Amino acid sequence: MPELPEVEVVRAGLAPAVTGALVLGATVLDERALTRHTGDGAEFEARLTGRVVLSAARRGKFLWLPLQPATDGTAATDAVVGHLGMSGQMLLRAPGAPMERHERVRIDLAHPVHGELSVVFADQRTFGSLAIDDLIPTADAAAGGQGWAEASVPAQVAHIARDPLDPAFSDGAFRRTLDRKDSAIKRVLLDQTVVSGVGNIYADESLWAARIHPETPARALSTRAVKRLLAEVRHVLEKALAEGGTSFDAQYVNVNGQAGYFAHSLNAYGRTGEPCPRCGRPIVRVSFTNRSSHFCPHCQRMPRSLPVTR
DNA sequence: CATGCGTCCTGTGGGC
DNA sequence: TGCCCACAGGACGCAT
Repeated sequence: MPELPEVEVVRAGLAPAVTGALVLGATVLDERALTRHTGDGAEFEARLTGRVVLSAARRGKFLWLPLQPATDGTAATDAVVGHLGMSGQMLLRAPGAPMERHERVRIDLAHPVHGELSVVFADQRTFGSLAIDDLIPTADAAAGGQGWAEASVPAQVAHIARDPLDPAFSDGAFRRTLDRKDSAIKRVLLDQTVVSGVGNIYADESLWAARIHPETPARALSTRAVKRLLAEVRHVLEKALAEGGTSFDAQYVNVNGQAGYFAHSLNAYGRTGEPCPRCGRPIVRVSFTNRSSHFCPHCQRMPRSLPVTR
């Protein structure tokens, strides 16, 4: 589901509620929610109880809650990692609140200022999951991600590239990677080891804005086109974030269960047959890589010839 | 090594 | 009305 803007909305909502809070207990209702965790539900609950949450962090579509080390004075060494998958939600609830539909895990917290509250992980399709994972140093020694100034990331997030809104994202490295890719640019945008946070909606929206055909081989893009694309990716992600993310239904909501407004701003995604806002010709939908791509065949043309070398 | 496909789930909406 | 298929915002493992 959720792509960077939706996940960032969740992170920003969690941060003030969980930072500094003590874990009173955890309840795993469905162990399928722990597919990223090495132990079982009871082990997860026991290992989390009594710990203090230091922050709410994010890189791309991954979230994590760094935990205070048992012996203080040192850097954090582990965290609760979460991925929302296609349908995951993180909801803030009052203590003892009734069980949510599709509730998988509940974490009960005591915050020094806000008092007791619960973080509920609900997930219809169970593609999302939580885990307790070790923090390891970042390869570039920069901060781990949004909301986490220490130079560490959960081990299972280490292979995820920085996202385009991360100050440590390297535009030059991104451009050089594209030069080596024969794959369609859309596929590369969805490859979280190249650039993280972009999913099917924002890939289509960014390519529409940059006037690039989704099946253009990545290496066929000029340096100028790559710069334009990166600028549009950032613009789309920031605008969506400012509007609270994209919600087509009640599935994609913030920690208080509220929907975002960006669906009204979509130019290509989900607008099959509707007029392109730029040229008026119909948006088409094609299927490749087992996913839908929406674009304007008039505004987004394939390059006539591919550069032999750049 | 890089690339592309199938698979893990539940639910909804449209067509017949 | 009811049934069945297609499709849904993701990521990973495995085959080629």
